[in-house]
Amino acid sequence: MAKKKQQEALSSEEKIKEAARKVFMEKGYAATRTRDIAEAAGINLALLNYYFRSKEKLFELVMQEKLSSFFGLLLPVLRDPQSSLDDKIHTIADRYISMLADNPDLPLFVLNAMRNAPKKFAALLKGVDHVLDSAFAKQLKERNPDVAPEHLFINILSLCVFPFAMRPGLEVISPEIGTQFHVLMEERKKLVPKWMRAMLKVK
Amino acid sequence: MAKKKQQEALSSEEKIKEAARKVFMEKGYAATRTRDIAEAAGINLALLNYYFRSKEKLFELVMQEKLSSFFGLLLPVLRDPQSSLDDKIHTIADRYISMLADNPDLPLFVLNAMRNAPKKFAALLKGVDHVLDSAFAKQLKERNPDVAPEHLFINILSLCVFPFAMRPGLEVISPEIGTQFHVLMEERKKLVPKWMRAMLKVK
DNA sequence: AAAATTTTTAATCAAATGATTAATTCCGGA
DNA sequence: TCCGGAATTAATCATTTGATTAAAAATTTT
Repeated sequence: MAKKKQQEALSSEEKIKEAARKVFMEKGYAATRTRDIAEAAGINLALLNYYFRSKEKLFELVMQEKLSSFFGLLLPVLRDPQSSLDDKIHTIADRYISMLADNPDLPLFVLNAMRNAPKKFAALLKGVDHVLDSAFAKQLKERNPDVAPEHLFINILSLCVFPFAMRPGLEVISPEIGTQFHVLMEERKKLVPKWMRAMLKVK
Repeated sequence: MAKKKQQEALSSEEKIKEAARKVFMEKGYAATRTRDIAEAAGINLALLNYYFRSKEKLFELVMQEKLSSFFGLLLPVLRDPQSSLDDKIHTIADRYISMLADNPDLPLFVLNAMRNAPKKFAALLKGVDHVLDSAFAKQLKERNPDVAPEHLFINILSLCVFPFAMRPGLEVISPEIGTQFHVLMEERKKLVPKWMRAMLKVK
C-alpha cells in the first residue's frame, strides 16, 4: 500500500537532494565538496553526477527551493488587496519567525545567494511585480505619507530576519541571549507588529 | 621627506594585505584562491606564503581587522556611562550607517565569519563584558522595564545593519530602492533614532 | 666592493576535487 | 529464465589549488 516502489524510505535521488540541502545550507557553495554531499547521502559520488550532472546544477536546484520558501512566504501577503495593513504585518512577522526558527541557516544562505548570483536571483524572481506597486506599499503610504514605504518594508524584514542571521554573534556577545533565543523570537511575533505600528506613527 | 623608505606607494606586504581585504570581502574565504589575491596584489604567489605563511593565517588577519571595525564602533558606545540613551542610539545609527555606506560588504562578511568560526570570534572578543551588563542595557531597562533590553539591542542593529546585507536582494525586488539606496540610508540616520524612541514606548 | 641578508621569482609538488568511464548489480517485462 | 535498461560502484582523470623549493635579484651591512 502506497507507491509502486516501496523503497527504504527515500530514493537515491531524493537522498542526494536532502543531503545537498543540508550541506549547502551549512557550508555554502564554495566550501562544500561533492564528496561531502555523497557521504551525507550515503551514496557513491558518481551517483550525484548521474542524477544532477554537476555540483552547480545541484546547487541551483537547492537555491531555487530555498529562495522560493523565503520569498514565497512574503510576496503573496504583500500583494493581497483584501487584508489590512495590520493584518499583513502580523502575518509576515508570525510566519517568518516561525519559519526561520525551523530553518536557522536560511537567512545567511539567501543573503549570500543574492549577493553571489544576483543575475540568477533576478531571473528566478522574474515576473514578480515590484514591491513598491504592492498593496502593502500603498497601504503604508496611506497610513503614513511622511516616510517612504521602502523604509518600513526594509524594517519589517530587518526586525524579523536579521536576528536569525546574527544569532551566532549574539550568542558570543551575550550568552544569555543564546540560551533564551527561542523564547525571545517567540516574543517577537507579537512585539514586531507593535513596534511597526509605533514606527508608522513617526513622521 | 617622509619615511626612510620611499617605496612605490606600498610595500609588498601591504599590497598583499590590501588585496586580501578586497578579495576575501568580495568572495569569502572558501571561494577565494590565493592566486586571486596574488594577482590582485600584483605579486608572485610565493610571496604571499613568504609573508603570511598560509591562506588561513592571512584570512584571520583580515577577519580580525574587520571584526574590530565592526564591533569597535559599537562596544565603546554601549559602555559609556556618561552619554544618555538617546545619545547612544543616535551615535550608533549615525556611525554604523556611515561606516557601512563605505564598506557595503562588511555585514555579510562579519555574519559569515561569526557563523563559520564562532570559536575564533569568541576568542577575539575575549574580555568584552556582556552586552546585558552595559550602560546601554541598563538605560534601556530603565526607560522601558516591560520589554527585555535584548530586543531593543537586536533592533537597533537590525535597523542599521540589515539593509546593507540585503541590498542586492532589495535591488532586484525593487529597482527603485537600488537607485535611491544611498539616499535612503542617509535618511535612516535620523529615522532610526526616531523609530527607536517610538519602540521604547511600546509595552 | 665584497659579503650577508632580505626580497622576489619560476618551477614544481602533493593533495584535493569535480567529473567521467567502464564494469557490475539490480529489477521488471517478455 | 533470460533480456535490456536503469541504478550503482570502483577506479581513474584532469584540473585546480595551497604550499614549497631553489635560484636569482635587490638591498643592506661591513
